Formats: sequence, C-alpha cells, structure tokens
Amino acid sequence: MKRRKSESRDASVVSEKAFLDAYDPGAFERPSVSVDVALLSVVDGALFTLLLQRPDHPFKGKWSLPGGFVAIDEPLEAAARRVLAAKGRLTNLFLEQLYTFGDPHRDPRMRVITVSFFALVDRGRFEAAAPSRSALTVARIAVPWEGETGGPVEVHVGEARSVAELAFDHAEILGMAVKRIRGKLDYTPIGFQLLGDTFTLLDLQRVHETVLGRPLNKDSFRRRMLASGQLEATGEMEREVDHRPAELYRFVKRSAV
Amino acid sequence: MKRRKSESRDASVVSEKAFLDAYDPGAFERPSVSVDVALLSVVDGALFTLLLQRPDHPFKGKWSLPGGFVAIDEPLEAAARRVLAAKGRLTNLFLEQLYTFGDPHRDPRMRVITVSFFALVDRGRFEAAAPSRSALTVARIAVPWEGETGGPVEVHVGEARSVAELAFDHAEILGMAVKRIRGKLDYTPIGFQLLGDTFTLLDLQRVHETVLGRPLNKDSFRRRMLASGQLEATGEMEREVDHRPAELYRFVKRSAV
DNA sequence: TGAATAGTGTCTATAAGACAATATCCC
DNA sequence: GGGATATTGTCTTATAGACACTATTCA
Repeated sequence: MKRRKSESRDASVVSEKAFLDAYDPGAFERPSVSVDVALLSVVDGALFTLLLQRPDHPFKGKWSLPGGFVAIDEPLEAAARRVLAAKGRLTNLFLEQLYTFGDPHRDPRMRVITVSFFALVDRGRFEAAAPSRSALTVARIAVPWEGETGGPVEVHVGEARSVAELAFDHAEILGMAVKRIRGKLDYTPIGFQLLGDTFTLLDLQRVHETVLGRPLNKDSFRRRMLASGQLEATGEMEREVDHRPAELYRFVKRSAV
Repeated sequence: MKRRKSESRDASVVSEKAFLDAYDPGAFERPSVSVDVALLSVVDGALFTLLLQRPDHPFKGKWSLPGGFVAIDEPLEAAARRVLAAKGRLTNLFLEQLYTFGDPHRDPRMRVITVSFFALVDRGRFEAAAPSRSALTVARIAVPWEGETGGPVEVHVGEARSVAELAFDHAEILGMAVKRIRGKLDYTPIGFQLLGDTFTLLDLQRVHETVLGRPLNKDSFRRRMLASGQLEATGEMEREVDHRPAELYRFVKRSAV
C-alpha cells in the first residue's frame, strides 16, 4: 500500500511530455552554460575575494563573481581559466570545480546553468589582479556560520561596513567555496596556494585560522605540520621582525602515495 | 620578466573571437545538458550499481548510467529524480550532486555537458529496481585503487568475469561516486541509506568495510559508532542466527548542530 | 636589559588498537 | 555441551592540548 502510493505520486510528476522532450536531444530548448569563479585569498587575517560590478541588467550595479559563457567546444575548466586571464590577468592558478547551480530562475533573462570553480591565490598575485584601473575589486568575506555548516556569505567591498549586494546566487557560490576549502584544509596541503614560496609556521597557522574561522592550538599545529612531511625547512630565517626570527619553510611536493 | 612572459603566453590562448562569442549569450551555440546518476548499493560485501544497455548509437550495446536531458525549466536534481522514477521506479532517494563533466568530445554526436549525481540505495529497493523484465541491470563494481585516489572503476554485469564496457565517461563518474562516498563515510551518517530500518553493528561495519575497501577494527568501530550519537538501540534482537543474537539499532536524526 | 616571539620538553586527557573474559543464542 | 558471535573491560600506544622553560632577535 505504502509503496503503491508513492509510486503513483511520482508518476504524476513525470509528465510524458517532459520525458519525451528530454529524451530527444534535438527536440528541446537548450540552456546556456556559464562558469563562475570564486577567487579566495587571505590577507591580514581575513578572507577576501575579487568581484566585478555589473554594468548592465540583470542585477545592474550589483557585485558578481568573474564568469562567462562556455564556448561550444571549450572544456569547462578552460572557460574558467579564460575568464580569469581576461578579467584579472590571473594564470596558472590552482582551480577546482565546486558545484553546478541550475535553478531555472537564477538568471531572470533565460535558463543559465553555471558551473562554479574556486581558486586560491596568494596575497601578492591577488592584490596585483585588482589594480585601481581594473574592473576587479577586492571584497572582504564575512562567514555567518561556523564549521562546515554552509550557506551564503556576506561581502564588504573596500572599507564599507555595509553588506554589498551580490548578483544571482553568487553569495551561495562563495559560501560553497568557503565550505569546501574548510573541508579540504584538514587533509590536503591547500595552504601553499595562499602563501608565497616561503613562510613561517605562524604564517601558515594564521592562514589556517582565517580559513577555518577559529583559533588553532599552536603546539599541536606545529607538530602536525612538521609530522605531515609536507614542509621542508629552508634553513633561512625571517628578517626585519622585532623579535626572535622564525625559520622559513616551503611546501614540498607530496611524494607519490 | 618572468611575469611578462606568462602573460603573453596566456594572451595567445584567449582569442578575441572566443571571448566575444562567449560574452554574448545569444551569439553562440548552446550545449545540451544532461544528468547521469550513479546508484550505489552494498550487497553481501560487494559494491553494486544499476546500468542500462544502450539500444542505439553512440555506444550501442555498451552499458551506461541512467540519465537523460535536462528540460529547459527543470531543476537539475529534479531531472535526476525524474530519470530514476521513470527508469527504475526509484523515489525519495538520498541524492547528491557529484561533479559536472564537460569534455567537448565526451559525446561524439554533439556537445553534451552532464551533471552527475549519486544515490545510495538499500539492498531491498536496489534489487526491486532491477527485476528481470526491467532495462536496469545489476552490475558489480571493482575499484582498482585504494583510499581516495580516484579514477575510473570496472564493472561486471551479472556473474560475468570479464569487465563490461561502459559508454561515455561513465566509468569515471562511477569512480568519482566511490571516491566521494568514501570521503563522506568518516564524518557523515551515510550508512543508513544503504541499510534497512534496523541493523546490527556488524551489519553496519560490513557496509563501511565494503565501501572503504578495507577492513576496520571491530572494537574501535563499535566505540566510535556508539559515541557518535547517531545510533539508537531498539531493544530488539537479531533473529534466526545460529549464534548469540546482536542488538538491533536504528539511525537517529542528527540533532541540529 | 626588556619586549616579543621561536622553539623544546614534559605532563595529562582522549581515542584507537589489541586482547582477554564472559554472555547468550542455536544446534 | 559445543560452536559461534555479542558485549564488556582492561591494557597499551599514539595524538592533541596545556603549560613551563629556554633561546634569540631588535630596540
């Protein structure tokens, strides 16, 4: 009885027309497909991203992630790299596919399915990608949830105290990026993309703390990092600090596991 | 110098035509978008999935995941549920988006970008979804890598010893599904989707071992599970076993964290 | 010398793995 | 009773957190 009921309910959802339309690839309207990239960087203990102010409708004047439509014979990741190179002169980034957003009304003009990516950028390249003449603008990310709860984030453009309005579902995309990177941080050497070639253990800890949004124990952080085999001491020391200088480390390519 | 060089190299990749074509949503050809679902179940210590034999070109006669094209006003997950309801009478499944595959030549006919999902099904519903008259066929999954290395898997249809050939990039999609579920198993109560309402701790351990592809320590598995707060003792006992019966447990909804 | 952080050593609490002992069911 | 697995308890080991102490640099 129970089974029967759920079957008949579902059957009504699947109209024959929808099924047939969807079955023949030539017989139905095709959506547009775009890519959007959530760029993330850590600067002075805060998370930042790069946004563009939309010049036209829809969402005119609102802020959006760099993105663009996928060409008919272009791989998805290539489209994301093209967008980054064109809009921010950013190349050779660590780029990972995040999630595909396909709500039928996420773009009021027409059906646009967007494949989102995230990229981690060190401070130097991040700031260089958004010079004053550029369309890309630095925005600080405020995460209104803890751990890997997920959900949209808030952004503050420049020094603004107020929350900037984001176009489309881009606040959700950024939130998904933060959630994903928090999850990866525990077991993958992600931090190296956010730091320069060499860094102290405290630098690394601060990056982790900023991404995770919570303080970490200094002792066990040091022990874990050194035990992970992902760090290599350079023998060099920090300079121009008014305290005992720390040793500089670099990330070492993980040997084939 | 170094910087200059990488810029000019990238600039050549971004042809102006590609950029302009991609910029205007109306000015370029749109891809087809489909969904494919990797159904996973655990039966007698092995991982299984459900496949369809393709009746037409391309990949005629090869095995494929259940899938279909996304209608123009249909959400992605709804498309996946429609396909499952239509092809296997499977409803109300735990369904999660996996990855989007967009290689320009993954379908020889035309550009098809596919958004893949995975679903976990308990043994009872799994076997009921593939009766003899049905198009869906049970196939065993052999994972040729350990841990979360990733990569395509091999499938064996029925009792066949030989590896069945999969259409498109579906071996990769299945591999991605296995990788994802392995990663989630450690910190999420995924197992309950693969078991019936009640189960013993050993049942649960065997499911975990099958998914992870490695044996687990019995003592610490028991302790971890009981300490997780995700299990609730029913007070009932296993029946019809020729040894001391174990207590039956059920999964309890995780309280809002 | 003092301020500030780096780096080391030790102790404790917690979780995992190993293993032994006892309990309970069916035959 | 014998076979088989469940369940509990204890011991050992590895890891994380806490904290005290020494080291080194610059002002």
